Amino acid sequence: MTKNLATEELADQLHSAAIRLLRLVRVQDAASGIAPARLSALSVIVFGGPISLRDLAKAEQVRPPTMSRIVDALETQGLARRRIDQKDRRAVLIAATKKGATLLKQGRKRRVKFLASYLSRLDRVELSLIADALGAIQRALQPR
Amino acid sequence: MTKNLATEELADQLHSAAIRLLRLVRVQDAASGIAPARLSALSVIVFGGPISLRDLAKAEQVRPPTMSRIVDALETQGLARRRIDQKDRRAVLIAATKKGATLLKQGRKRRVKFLASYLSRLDRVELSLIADALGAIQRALQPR
DNA sequence: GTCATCGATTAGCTATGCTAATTATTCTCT
DNA sequence: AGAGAATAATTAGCATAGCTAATCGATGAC
Repeated sequence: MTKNLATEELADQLHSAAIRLLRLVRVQDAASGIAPARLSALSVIVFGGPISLRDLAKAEQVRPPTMSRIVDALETQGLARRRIDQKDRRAVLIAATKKGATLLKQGRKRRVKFLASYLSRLDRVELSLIADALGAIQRALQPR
Repeated sequence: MTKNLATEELADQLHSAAIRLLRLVRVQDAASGIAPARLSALSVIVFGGPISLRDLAKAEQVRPPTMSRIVDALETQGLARRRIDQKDRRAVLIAATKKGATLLKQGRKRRVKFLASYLSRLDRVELSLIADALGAIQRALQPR
């Protein structure tokens, strides 16, 4: 049982680090001029490709009506477009426009560069410790 | 310059991992019955101790009026209490009640146990890779 | 002691979350 | 094939959470 306790302690620290990390980079999002929920949804469609409203809502952990309105706003801002799914005409497929993809990627870049500026405090050895851990973290977080 | 590019690549992966991690554990918060903004503010006062409304707003990256209403709700739910700062009677000090601290810690526990259940897929070696990286990550994220 | 400044709140707006109800399409089943 | 159930999205209406501007009381500067 000692092992389980140690795993929980590790989970706790990893969890706290993730919170602090995202709190830190979130400051950069103001520069994008897009509201947070819209930015987050846009990131799913930019990196994941066209997706139904239902699946997008699931990915963002919100209900379909909420996502419907967020997509309304993205369309109004010219960042995404709906089209009817010809395989199931009840459904709608949501895709990013070129403008949406560009904006999202710029914002992501700002966040990443900002985070990188913090990582640059570390020496070569510390950076490779992180690189080595990332594979394990990614594997652990796979959906089951 | 190769080094800077590598650091950015690392930052990108770390950033994505943090997003996925928090998206994963967030599902557990529904069980707490507390709205997200309130839960997040509560966590700051539980772990950081009494704090002024202004500083709490800063910590949560919101404006004072927003935080004032969140604290209203926390007080109504019996999770936090305001008291006047006797060193500066304009200011207010916000502290968690016992109930608030208990609830927050239970919620945190749920998140951490849930994350730990994912980490338990990893073997001893992978877990120590993460443990070794955490120190470096924590150091990098220190406010400057 | 007066006046500017500062912390918190109130008022009023927009955005984002929800459930319930509606509409259109698809699926099931005889 | 057609009736009815199930499903995808939207609309309506509510609560929560974000903002700025304006206000009130306490503090600080001079």
